[in-house]
Amino acid sequence: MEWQEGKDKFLQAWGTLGTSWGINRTMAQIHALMMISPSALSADEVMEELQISRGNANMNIRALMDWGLVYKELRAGDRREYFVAEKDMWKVVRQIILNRKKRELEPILKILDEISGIDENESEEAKALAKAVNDIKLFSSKADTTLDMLVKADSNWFVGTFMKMIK
Amino acid sequence: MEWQEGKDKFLQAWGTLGTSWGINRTMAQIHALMMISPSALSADEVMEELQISRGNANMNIRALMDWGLVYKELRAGDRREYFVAEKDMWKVVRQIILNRKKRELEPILKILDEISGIDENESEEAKALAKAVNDIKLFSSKADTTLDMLVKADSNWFVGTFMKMIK
DNA sequence: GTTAGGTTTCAGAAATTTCTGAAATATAAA
DNA sequence: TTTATATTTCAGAAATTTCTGAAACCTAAC
Repeated sequence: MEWQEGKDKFLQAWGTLGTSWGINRTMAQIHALMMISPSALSADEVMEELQISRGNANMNIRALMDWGLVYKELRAGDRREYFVAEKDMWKVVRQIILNRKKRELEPILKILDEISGIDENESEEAKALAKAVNDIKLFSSKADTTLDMLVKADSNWFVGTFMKMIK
Repeated sequence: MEWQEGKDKFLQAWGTLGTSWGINRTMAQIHALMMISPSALSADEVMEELQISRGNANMNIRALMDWGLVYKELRAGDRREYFVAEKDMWKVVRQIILNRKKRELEPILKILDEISGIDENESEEAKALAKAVNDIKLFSSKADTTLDMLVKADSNWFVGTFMKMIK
C-alpha cells in the first residue's frame, strides 16, 4: 500500500471513530494527522491537508489542547505556532478518560446525590426511582474509583496486571 | 424532594449523558424511564410521558432492544407490547461495552490491519504512519482482550478484583 | 505609532441528525 | 372475510451541530 493511500484511510477511520465517541470528525482527524506527522504542524498545514477553513482549524486545535492531546511548539525566529500530538497511546487514552470523567461522570454523580434525597415512602414509583438512583450511584462511584486508579497507574502496570488476570 | 421533580431531573440527566456518549437524547431518556418504572411500559405510555411522536418512540425502543438494553414483555389478553429495561447496572454497562466493541473497535482494527501493509522504507512520513498504526494496533488489541475479559467476568469478580488492587 | 504577520472570534450558512405524522403494514378478534 | 387495533416505515420538517470566511484582535518588528 502507498503512503498516501494509507494516510487517507487512517485519517478517515480515525475521524469516523471520533464521531461515534462524541468527538467531531474534524477534531479527530486533526489529531490523527498530528499523530502520524514526524514534525510539528502549523495551522496552515492542517488547513491545507484537511481542506478546512482557518476558523475550523483554529477551534479544533484549541479544543485538542484543552483535552491535553496536543501541545504547542514554538520555533525560534518564527512567529507561527506549531503543534504536536501526544503520540503515546496510553497517555492519549488516559487524557480522554480523565477529561470525560470530569465532564460527564462527576456532573451526573452530583445530580444523583440531589435526587437521592427523595421520599421513598411516597409511592411505588418513588421507591423504584430511589432504587435506580442508588444502584447507579453505587456503580458510578466504583467506576469513578477504578478510573482514578487506572489513570494513576502507568501503562505497564496496567497491562501487566491485566495479563496476570487473563493468565 | 418530590417524586415528580426527582424523576424529571433523572430523565434530563440521563438524556444529557447519553448525548455525550453517542446515544441520542430520546433513546437514553426512554431507557431511563423504563429503568425507574416498576412495571413494563407500552409505546403509548412512553409517548405520553416524554411527549414524543409514535415514530420516534418506536424507532428508539427498537434500537434499545437491538442493544440488548430493553426487552419485550407480552401480557395475556392484551395485544399491545410492553417493554422493560435491564435494571442491573452491571449488565447494562456490559451490553454497552459489547455493542460498542463490536461496532467500533473491531472495524478500526480491520482497517489498521490493512494499513499496516504499508512500505515503511518509502519515506520518513511513511515510517511515522507505520509506527502510529502499529502502536494503536498493539494498544487496541490489548483493549479488546481486556474488554472481552471484563464482559465475561461477573460484577462481583470485577469489583472484588479491583478492590484488591486498590487495597 | 505604524505595519505586517499571525491568531481568535462569531454570525450566518451548510451539513448532519433527529423527529413527526400519516400512510402502509400486520394481525387478533369478530 | 372484515373490522379494529397495534406496529413499522419513511419523506419531509425541525433541531442541532459543525464549518466558513471575514472582521477584530494581538503583538513583534520596524
